[in-house]
Amino acid sequence: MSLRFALLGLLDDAPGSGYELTRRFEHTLQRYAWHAKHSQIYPELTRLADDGLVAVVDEGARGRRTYAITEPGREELREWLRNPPVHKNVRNEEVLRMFLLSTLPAAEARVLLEQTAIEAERELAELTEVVRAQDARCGEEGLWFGRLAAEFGLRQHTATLDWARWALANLSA
Amino acid sequence: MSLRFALLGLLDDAPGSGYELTRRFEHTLQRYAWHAKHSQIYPELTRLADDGLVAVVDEGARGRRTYAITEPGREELREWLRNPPVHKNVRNEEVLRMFLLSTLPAAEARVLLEQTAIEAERELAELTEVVRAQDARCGEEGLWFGRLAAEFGLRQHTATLDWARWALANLSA
DNA sequence: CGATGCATGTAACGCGTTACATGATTAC
DNA sequence: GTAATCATGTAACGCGTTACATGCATCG
Repeated sequence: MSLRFALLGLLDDAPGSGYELTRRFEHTLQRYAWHAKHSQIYPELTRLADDGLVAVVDEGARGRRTYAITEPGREELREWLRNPPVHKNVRNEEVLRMFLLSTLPAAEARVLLEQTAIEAERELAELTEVVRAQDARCGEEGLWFGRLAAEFGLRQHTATLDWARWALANLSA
Repeated sequence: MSLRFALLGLLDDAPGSGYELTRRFEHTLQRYAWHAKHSQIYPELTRLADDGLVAVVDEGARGRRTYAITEPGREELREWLRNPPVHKNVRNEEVLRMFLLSTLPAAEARVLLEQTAIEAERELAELTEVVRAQDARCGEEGLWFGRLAAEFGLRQHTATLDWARWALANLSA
């Protein structure tokens, strides 16, 4: 069900076609929150339109249909946000791998931890750039929530990096 | 495919039946890494046995079958760990919700952020207890990797808590 | 006029959830 | 004896991925 709300969220920001929403997914939600391919997005947009939560507001070249969120769609999205689920279903292969490091000899586990640290550093460097660019344009409307997401990523990666370093420091002992 | 490796990982720690593995899932991997229900676990164990990666080592009351990992199973698990995927597929409803907070009026977003902070605090308190207990039994074999996982959770929750507080502090401004 | 990118769709298959279904053992 | 827990299974459905399939528009 989350895909619907991811799409409604993107459309709440601005109208877009299936093709464009697929790109926006890649550039915004993909990294930390959610991912979906066009083969899933197109049918879901059709269903959302059938349910009246989005509407086609423009048709352009090459059969392009631009969708916009409707008022019922906005209300549906808000309702979803107001009622978080009690049980959180986590499924993160990255973390699973970390948990199963135990099954490797220490030397190999160490290599993987080092890779984890390096990747976290790289992501941190990228995100720091993003935040710097955002802060430079400080004050613009609608920017705040992109900043919120970036800050979240920043802190998650920092935590992972620190953890990997801590693990490496304690592994040899 | 990850379910296979989650099961192999649990069995690498100790043999167990489908029922028992379901419980172990709940108590170990569920929170941060992976979750699965018995209806998925039983058929997967059958398949793993068919592939020779696990074997039935005991049959007890009520049709209970205890499985153990085999040497080919161990090798398969190690190979999986040694070859992390290039593209990481994230799907985290929690984070998606945070990203879409923008669609709510500030006052409501604030309430949700406060709830996020409270939950992170609660989880932190729980985990801190776990770690304290672990450290008390320091030196035991096999404990280190449980400690590794707990430390990871500790740092993730701390990051989330700090982020929520940062967001609240900056939201009103 | 050919390559690239825009734009949409669907069919088959696999993974995951919910619900249904059954029965043995243990503790009170 | 009856309630709780142990213990296993399967069928139907929904979500997600891969692969197949098509054609228009733009740029050079």
